[in-house]
Amino acid sequence: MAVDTSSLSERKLIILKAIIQNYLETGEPVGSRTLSKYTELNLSSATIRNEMADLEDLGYIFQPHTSAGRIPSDKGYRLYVDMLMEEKEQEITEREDAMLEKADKVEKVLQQAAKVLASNTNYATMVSAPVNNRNTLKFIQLSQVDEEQIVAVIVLGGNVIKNKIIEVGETLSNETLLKLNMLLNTTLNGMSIDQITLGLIARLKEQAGIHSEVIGHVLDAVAEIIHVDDDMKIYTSGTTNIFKYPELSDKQSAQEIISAFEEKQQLEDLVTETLASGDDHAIQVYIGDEAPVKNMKDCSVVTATYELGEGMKGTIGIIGPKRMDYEHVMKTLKTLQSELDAIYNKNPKE
Amino acid sequence: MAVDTSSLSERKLIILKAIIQNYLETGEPVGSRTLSKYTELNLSSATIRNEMADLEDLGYIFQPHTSAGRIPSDKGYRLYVDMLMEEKEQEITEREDAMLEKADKVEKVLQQAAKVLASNTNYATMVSAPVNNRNTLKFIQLSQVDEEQIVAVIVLGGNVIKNKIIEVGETLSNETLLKLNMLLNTTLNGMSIDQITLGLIARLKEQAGIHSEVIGHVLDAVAEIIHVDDDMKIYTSGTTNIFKYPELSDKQSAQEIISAFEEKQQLEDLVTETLASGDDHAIQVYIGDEAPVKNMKDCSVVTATYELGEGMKGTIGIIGPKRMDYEHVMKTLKTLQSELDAIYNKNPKE
DNA sequence: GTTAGCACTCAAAACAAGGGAGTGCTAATA
DNA sequence: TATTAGCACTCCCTTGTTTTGAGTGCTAAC
Repeated sequence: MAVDTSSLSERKLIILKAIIQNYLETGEPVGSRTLSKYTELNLSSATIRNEMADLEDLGYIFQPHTSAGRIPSDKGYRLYVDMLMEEKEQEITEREDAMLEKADKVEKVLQQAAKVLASNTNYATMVSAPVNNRNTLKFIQLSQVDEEQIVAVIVLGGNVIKNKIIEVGETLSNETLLKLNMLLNTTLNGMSIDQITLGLIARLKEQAGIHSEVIGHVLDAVAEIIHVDDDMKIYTSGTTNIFKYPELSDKQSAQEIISAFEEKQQLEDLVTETLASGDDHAIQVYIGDEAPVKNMKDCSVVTATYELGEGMKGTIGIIGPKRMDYEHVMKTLKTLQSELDAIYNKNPKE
Repeated sequence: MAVDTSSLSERKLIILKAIIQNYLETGEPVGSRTLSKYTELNLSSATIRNEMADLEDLGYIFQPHTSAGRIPSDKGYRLYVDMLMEEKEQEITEREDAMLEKADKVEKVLQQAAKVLASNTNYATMVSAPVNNRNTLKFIQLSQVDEEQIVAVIVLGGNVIKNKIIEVGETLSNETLLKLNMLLNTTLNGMSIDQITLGLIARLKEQAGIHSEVIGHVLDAVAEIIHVDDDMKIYTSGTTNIFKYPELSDKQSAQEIISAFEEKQQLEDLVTETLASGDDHAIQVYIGDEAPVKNMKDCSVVTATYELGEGMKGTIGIIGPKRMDYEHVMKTLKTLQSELDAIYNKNPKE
């Protein structure tokens, strides 16, 4: 993903960068006079104007209307971000364990992470809980709850615990349950989901004899729990930060963005896309239409993937105006990413 | 809570009601001319004006500015709602099982309920998961997960299942676990939380012998899980509906309301308040400042309490503009309330 | 007690004028 | 030849003014 700067002179690059940075701060179109003061190179506004005309021809900037200053186009932002990417392959030195208290439940950590991120950046944020994809089954336990109900507790790799109530048409004796538990665990423990084949299931059922139906139910439960989209939990925070940016806070935009956050479906798409696009620990930046979420066409979305060990990956994302502070955001994201990586990979205990 | 209509003539009541209903529809201040056509009683605008002047003196309506029509005041709304309350102690005949599919997880049902409600009313909605207050312990199961980790699965009355990972400093044998499980269940099963006294705990630990520490951890887990505020889950939907009402969709208001929905804390207060105010199956209406949530001072909030059996209560709430369609909302709420009551009380199975 | 009529008020819409930031182009300059 | 100063032009935004119209309060007539 090398940046193609060949078509731009050094000076044009500097001017473009100046335009973007200035616009990031103010949110107002920036004019030639402003720039002639703002930049290092001592050039008159007229010269700048000429350069700006060129940059506009090349599609990096545009005027919202005649006789207004220039605003970076998506293409302009893209160039800028790509430059940042190359520059910033460097220190992640500082950590910000600041507000990240220890909390033993994954959920809470993630919710907390979203909050920290939001308060740190002033943008809207989301954190997706890790998807237990090609995961391993660690442990299954059936227990009697009511006459005709048992609960299946299923522990997955990474100590994700799920449970499901199963209706059985009969009352099972303690003994039977014990036997079934034994059977299930000796057969399935440590298995990855993909390893559970039809043949295996048939064999299990055979061994269960008259209780094969129960086994069926249990395996259904396992399948359901594994099914990814079903329970992709997503935590959000700072949604209302968008009101801080006039260009996003008109009724139309605000409604679109906020409902994307509430409905979650669109965020799920975003997560899926992010996870799909290989390159694990890279930071990804979607500008405007580039994002797979149509409600965010007026935003920029910056995402990172983190890993909770054993192949469980989740996504952190920041959603803000196109003129977001990419530099800061990318840095913060990287920090949090490595923080999450660290907490769970090296040191699962408190 | 009888309505004090003594101070108002029959005619004034009719006019007030007409003003409110008209304003509910249009959202615009309503003038005397409009009313003289709108009402049954054939009165000229002039007469209506006189009556309106009186109503304004009494504080039921007011003008947003001179030479504008009248708008109901909080007091006006209150009177209107109270009248509705008395009228509508009647049929809940129709059900709207429409979209309420069966879903065996409580969470999903509630999330679904919030959605149905939102799409049905066009307001923002919230449903709080039942608080397992003076609840009973149905079942506890400890299982080995890792060398030094066990998981405690705790089933509460109403089949609410919780789990928690417990770090133990030692590896427990299967036998020991079995013994501990037995001990815990014979002692605690069917007990309400309040019945677990210090004395009881001491006795348990004594019986557990060298494993008393584990028992301690388990009981801590139980305590933590019981602790109400900790996990009051609240499901929301249709937040962006507020953009449908101009009086709520300016930046300021929108931000306040939406962040109340996101932060949840304020919603929790609302739930607490609702649950606290006795009168179980009543519908409660908070108009403007009456609500315990300051961010909703420009809204009306209508809530209902439902019960999932065994004393587990939750709250359903609708948040909208003051000019909400109280009649429809209250009816819908009642239906859903009895629906939830029914599903779980009479017929827990599928 | 009710109504018609009239003068009055005020918010919102429509319009007009001026200011100002910014541009493109041309001609002068280094 | 690249840069700059200067100027005419554009167009948005602000401000002020006018018009319109819905609505009121009051008074006098029915």
